[in-house]
Amino acid sequence: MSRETPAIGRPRAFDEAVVLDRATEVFWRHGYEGASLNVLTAAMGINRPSLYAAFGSKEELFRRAFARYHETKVADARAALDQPTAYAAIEVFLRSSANGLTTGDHPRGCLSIQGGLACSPENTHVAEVLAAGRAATEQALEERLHRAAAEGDLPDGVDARALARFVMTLSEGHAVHAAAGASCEELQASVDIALRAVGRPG
Amino acid sequence: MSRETPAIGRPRAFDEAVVLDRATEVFWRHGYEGASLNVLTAAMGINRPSLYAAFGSKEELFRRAFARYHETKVADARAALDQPTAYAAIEVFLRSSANGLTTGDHPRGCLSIQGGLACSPENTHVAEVLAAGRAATEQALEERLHRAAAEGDLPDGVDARALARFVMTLSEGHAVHAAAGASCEELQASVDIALRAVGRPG
DNA sequence: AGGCAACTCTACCGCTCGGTACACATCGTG
DNA sequence: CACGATGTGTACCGAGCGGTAGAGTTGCCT
Repeated sequence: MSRETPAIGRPRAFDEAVVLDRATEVFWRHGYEGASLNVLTAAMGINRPSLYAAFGSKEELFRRAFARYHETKVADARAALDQPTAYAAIEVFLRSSANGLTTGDHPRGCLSIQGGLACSPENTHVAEVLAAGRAATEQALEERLHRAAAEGDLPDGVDARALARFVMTLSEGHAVHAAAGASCEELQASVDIALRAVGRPG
Repeated sequence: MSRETPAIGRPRAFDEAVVLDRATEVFWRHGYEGASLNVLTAAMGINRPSLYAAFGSKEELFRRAFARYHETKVADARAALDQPTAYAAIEVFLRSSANGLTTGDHPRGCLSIQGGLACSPENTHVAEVLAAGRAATEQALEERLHRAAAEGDLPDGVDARALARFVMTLSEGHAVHAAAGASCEELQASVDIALRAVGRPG
């Protein structure tokens, strides 16, 4: 498995985390199926056998890349849920994700969306992995809003599940817009409007 | 060419509109790159040379399919812009698109999104065609809202462009959610929330 | 009837895909 | 220093890709 240093044999000439980040960027830009092994290995700076020895297969590489993406980029947005109020949590979630979708040293948009919504028949489980990642984020949002409801932090009659879905949906739409070239300011203006639907901070 | 009946030579054994609709469904389900010629021709019920004689190339077939999609499915949602008020236009637009994304005799989601957000380097213009289609719809929404502003049908200070982008963004997010299995009712609940941001009818 | 134009069908093209065999290089250990 | 274990590099595999050649088929026109 070669996760911990083996202490015997020829040592690896690359840093696994570094090449994984480079692979992530290729998947992010071209999607799972659009990322060929030639492009991947060129960006990672290693050869195919090294890639296969370290990651097993293209799909396994993608899963690792997506997991790492989730632990870093998506976690930034999820940190918004630590805000003290539901309103603040939603606002920070939408603003920080809008920011992450359009700025920074990486492709525009979101790997969870760019990775591949539609796939050829033999790769449908890749799309499912991505959908599961998005659903997990929505679930976290929903739990945060349920807690807010229990704390009296949401107006009576607000459906936490529907509100979480609304927020997540908007964020996904922003990802689509960002990939098509929308600016951060444009997305933030959209967030301004969405927040009017959420209600005043309480 | 063969768009009008040529009156000479062997007549075509298939209806161009029918096979184009079948191709549309394959692209819709698998995306541009995920739709192989084998799957396409099998679904269309014709052989490759017939496909190439009638449509020229896979990309040209896709453009035709997308154009037809726009003239039919997207046009249904666009018809919402004929509503007498801006609020009604937005509501009907969102509700009818949510409906179209989840019901009917076709794949879930939207071809403009499923077709391919991310592509391999040689197919980037396919993604651009799809983005241009979405931008055209957003543009139509914006123009409708500008008209509403001129008619005093929108509260003062409302940014028609931002509002159009918000509505379109939500609809794109709904397309992502629909492809992942969300029900029509779930999307409609999200529309309920969004409409709170738009303001009262009037 | 005969000729020609358009369409259909089988079988193939070159290319790229994801994945791998095998020889060689580089390490720790006896 | 030889050995075994592991990583690297080249060159390759079968399969599937988008696209097409060329022979055979079916119609209208004179």
